[in-house]
Amino acid sequence: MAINTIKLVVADDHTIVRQGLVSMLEETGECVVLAQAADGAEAVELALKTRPDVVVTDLSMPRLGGLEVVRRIAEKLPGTGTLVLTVHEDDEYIMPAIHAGASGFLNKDTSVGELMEAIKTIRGGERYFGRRAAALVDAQGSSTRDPDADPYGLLTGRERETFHLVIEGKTTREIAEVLEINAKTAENHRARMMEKLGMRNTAEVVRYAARKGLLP
Amino acid sequence: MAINTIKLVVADDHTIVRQGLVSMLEETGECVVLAQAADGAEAVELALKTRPDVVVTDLSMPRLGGLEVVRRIAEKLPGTGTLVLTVHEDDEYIMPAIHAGASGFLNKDTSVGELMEAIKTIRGGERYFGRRAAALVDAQGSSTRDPDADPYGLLTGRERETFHLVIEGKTTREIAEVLEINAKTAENHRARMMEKLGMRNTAEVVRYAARKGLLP
DNA sequence: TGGGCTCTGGGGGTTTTCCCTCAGTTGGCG
DNA sequence: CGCCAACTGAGGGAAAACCCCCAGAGCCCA
Repeated sequence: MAINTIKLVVADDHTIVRQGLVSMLEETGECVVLAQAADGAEAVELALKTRPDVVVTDLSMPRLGGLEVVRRIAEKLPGTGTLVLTVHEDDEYIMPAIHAGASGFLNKDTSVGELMEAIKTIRGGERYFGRRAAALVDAQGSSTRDPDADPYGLLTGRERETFHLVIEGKTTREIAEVLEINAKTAENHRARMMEKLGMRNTAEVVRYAARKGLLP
Repeated sequence: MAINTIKLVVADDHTIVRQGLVSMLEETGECVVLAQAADGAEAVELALKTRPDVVVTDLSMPRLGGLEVVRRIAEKLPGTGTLVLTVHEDDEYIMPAIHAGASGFLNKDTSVGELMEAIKTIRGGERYFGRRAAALVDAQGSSTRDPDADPYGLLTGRERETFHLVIEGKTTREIAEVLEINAKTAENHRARMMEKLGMRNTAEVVRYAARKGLLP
């Protein structure tokens, strides 16, 4: 392996898409795919094991969505970049991905050249976003917290933790136990979380999470 | 080119997916991709020009959808097979594709081996369908009740309706209004539905629905 | 230093969910 | 015919969720 070969982990639940990506990437001779994952949980697991330079991941996957993959990789493997590939043309997933700590964001409708450019840029420690995402990023500087983007970004730490426990099916009491706080406090976090997200019951919260690819 | 190399045209609007497919298919050494199309109209045009053995096409594309591509190829190039690739797990596109004259139907979440198997089968003049499609073709009208398989199949009509309303975020009272029954009855349907699915709260129900791809 | 935000905890209430029970009606089927 | 399954309705209770409110502690920052 050449010294500067880029080490990758590729995650996509669609075998054909994933395999196609792998063939294409390895064909360039500039990367090697250390592992392939068919869902988010596997992606995180394999990334932790193989420690690639970049994790290329789809957004919507079973078990663990792409955003959550990005979040966990960013947390546990600071040296590993994450490139989100998506079929969604709309912008609604861009800001959440950026907030989650993604190193790059590309639509699947981009050229192979641009994909490699993105991967190389990310391996170099920089970030790379497609045209659309770049525009969004510029438009609001690098400030996190954007009221207009995604209400998820409005959540405080505790509210976000509560959110994730709720969508795992935990009750308020169980959430309190996990967070080691009073049930009443957990209830407050839950209520404020729901108010910020504009949700009126648990079903809507989980639906929202599903749409955002946040479901574990 | 070997005498029995399979000639293909590949159509998918997502460049990366399409390019990946091409890389992967050519890597097998058993096929050659004569042309790539980024939309349905281009696919038909290129197929007419290059006369491949098989056209591999995505379902959702700009200008001309995959079904229409299948229809036109079937009409104008009887000697050319069409293999529909889709990301949709649900069955709703299978029967239309079959009726349109598709030679094969595969979910993108299948192995490369199966893809090649399908392409070879189609080149041989036969048809090839994935498991789901095959089941549909076989058991055209037989009931989908299978107690051992998926608890969802255990649900009665009302329970199933209740289930879908629950995952839309409806409360029991709202469900009762939609179904025009007493709230207490809706509550009963809801309870039995949850018991059959083995779910203990609404969040788990919606999660289950998300996993099954049943979310609206 | 004073405001603003988060986290914490709680009071007190209504609504909804969850869980058990029972029972009448209907319609299909052997 | 009798049996069974599904649908319907209901009683009653425990738990959870939902929705107001308030207030102190700690922290950061203008």
